Amino acid sequence: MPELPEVETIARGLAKRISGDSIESVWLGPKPEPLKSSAAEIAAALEGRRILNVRRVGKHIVFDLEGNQNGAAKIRAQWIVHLGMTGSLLICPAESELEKHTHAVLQLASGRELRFIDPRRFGRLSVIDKFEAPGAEPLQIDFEGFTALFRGRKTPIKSALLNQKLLSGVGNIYADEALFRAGIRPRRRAASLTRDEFKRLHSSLKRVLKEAIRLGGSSISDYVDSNGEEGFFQLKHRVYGRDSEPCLVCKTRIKRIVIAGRSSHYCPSCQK
DNA sequence: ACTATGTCCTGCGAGC
DNA sequence: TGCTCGCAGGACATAG
Repeated sequence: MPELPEVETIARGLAKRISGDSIESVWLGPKPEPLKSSAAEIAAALEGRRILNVRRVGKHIVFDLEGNQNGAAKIRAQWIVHLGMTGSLLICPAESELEKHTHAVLQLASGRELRFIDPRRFGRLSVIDKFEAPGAEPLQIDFEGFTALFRGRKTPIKSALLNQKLLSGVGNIYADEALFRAGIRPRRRAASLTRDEFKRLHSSLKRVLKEAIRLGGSSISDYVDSNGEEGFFQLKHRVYGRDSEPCLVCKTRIKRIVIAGRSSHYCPSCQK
């Protein structure tokens, strides 16, 4: 569910509120294990650890944990959370009632709890030494690097933007919004874009992501950050979720098509 | 190697 | 009111 701006908002909120806190004990939910590592592995790696920092990498939330002093060597660890479509991480008072679909609860030394809730169970938890995303960060990559990602690709530009091995963090909403702002149709073959079009796409993607971060992400259906607060970027959507509504620029009806199984929205007149 | 398609899940709103 | 259908912010495996 959450894309780069939502994950960034969640990670910043968590960093502010739980950095320095320690994980006293871990409860992992029953049978449907939404986990990549085994439950025992995760619990063992988390219990007793102090959280140094929380940050975003692509659509992943990375918890940097303090190394355990184990003889001479410090064992470092990172707890990685991917929220899938419907995952959320909430900081709650320990006494507050457990929400349905709660799959993990971390008791913190401060007396609060960090809870992982995920109705559709597409989310994943894992523990590794050093996490690295395969794709480039869209807010970091320069123009030459950006165009190089798409060289020789016949897939629609929309699909290429969603490919996490190329770019980390772009999802369905921001791909559609960036393509609209760049004036490019989602079905265009990636390699067919001109240099000028890549220029527009590169800058509109960054602009859209930055503005969305500023507004705390897009709240559609159930997205909330770690404080349970909603974002406001959905108010700025120009095409996403606006099927058949008039284009805000030219009044043409926004079209909805399916590309690689994902709904895609565009203005047939503004986008070429 | 690259691309398109199906699958994993639950919940919600639309339409009958 | 209650049912069924289609759809949902993601990522993988598989087949071609």
